[in-house]
Amino acid sequence: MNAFDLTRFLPYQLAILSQHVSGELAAIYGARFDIDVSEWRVLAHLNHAGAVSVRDIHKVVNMEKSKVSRAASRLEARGLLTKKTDAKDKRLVALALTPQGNDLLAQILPLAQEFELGLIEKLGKGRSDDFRAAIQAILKE
Amino acid sequence: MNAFDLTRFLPYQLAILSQHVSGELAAIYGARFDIDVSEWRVLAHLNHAGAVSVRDIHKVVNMEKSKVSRAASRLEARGLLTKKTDAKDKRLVALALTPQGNDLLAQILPLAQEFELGLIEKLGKGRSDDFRAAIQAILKE
DNA sequence: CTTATATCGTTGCAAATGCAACAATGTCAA
DNA sequence: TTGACATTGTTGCATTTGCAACGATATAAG
Repeated sequence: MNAFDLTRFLPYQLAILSQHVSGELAAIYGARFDIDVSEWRVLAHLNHAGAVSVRDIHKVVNMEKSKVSRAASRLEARGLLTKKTDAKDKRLVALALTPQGNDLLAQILPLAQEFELGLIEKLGKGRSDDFRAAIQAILKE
Repeated sequence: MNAFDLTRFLPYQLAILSQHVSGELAAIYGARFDIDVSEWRVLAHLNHAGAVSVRDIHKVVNMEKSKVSRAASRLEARGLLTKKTDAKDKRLVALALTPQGNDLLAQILPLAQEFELGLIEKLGKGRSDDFRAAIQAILKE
């Protein structure tokens, strides 16, 4: 009989951790603003970088381009962002926040940052840098 | 303009990390044994604990009971485990590995453990305990 | 016993997902 | 310029997913 224990297996623990953290965070912005994870990522990336194509988000934010496309369509339907064809390269769609989108984001961001602070406190203040370094070490190819 | 950067946001990084690690691992057992994550978790938990109900896996392994049920059915169809009604409580289904299931697991487990070792090496040997402690600190209640 | 309530595993169904195909557009070499 | 090939974003489609409802069984109260 092998001593293998799934609950102590690092890939499993990471999956549980991610699921737990994402779930808690999604409960915060989901309940108040009716936003799902895909939409949150699109909005958050738009805050960071002015006008952006679907491809950019697809690459930077690790989402299938169809998922980005559909999330953007939903956000457009709600008046939170605009989609317009890029003038220089007509294949590209330039996504940009509307004033309403900016307002919504201005409400969500403080909650998200507060949540992140809560995580860091759980780690113990000194250890969060090590934790981030560990994450990057694993992702480093 | 807010300085928020999604790619430095801890919940996002955890999601990326989990996705990356799970994907790499799934590529190992998926390609060779045609097993998905749900099936892997069911098999792995059966190795750890002899005969087990769907509910047990549902609770211990963080999977929807319908997902457990369907994964178990697929594994049963492939002859990797058996489902039989528990004699004491006929509501329960006792899942147990067949010899073929055991053989398969005996092939996968070393690969999984090797993969986990690779992760730990990336962290730098001394730091893996801190990393595990950090994960538990966040998951704590 | 009878009745009400809880638990277990499966299934139906609507929604979400990933992937491939596609039209539109761009690039580059000849 | 033309023609071959690449890229972008959307959509169709088959599969997967989560949730609720269900039948079957168990438990507890009266």
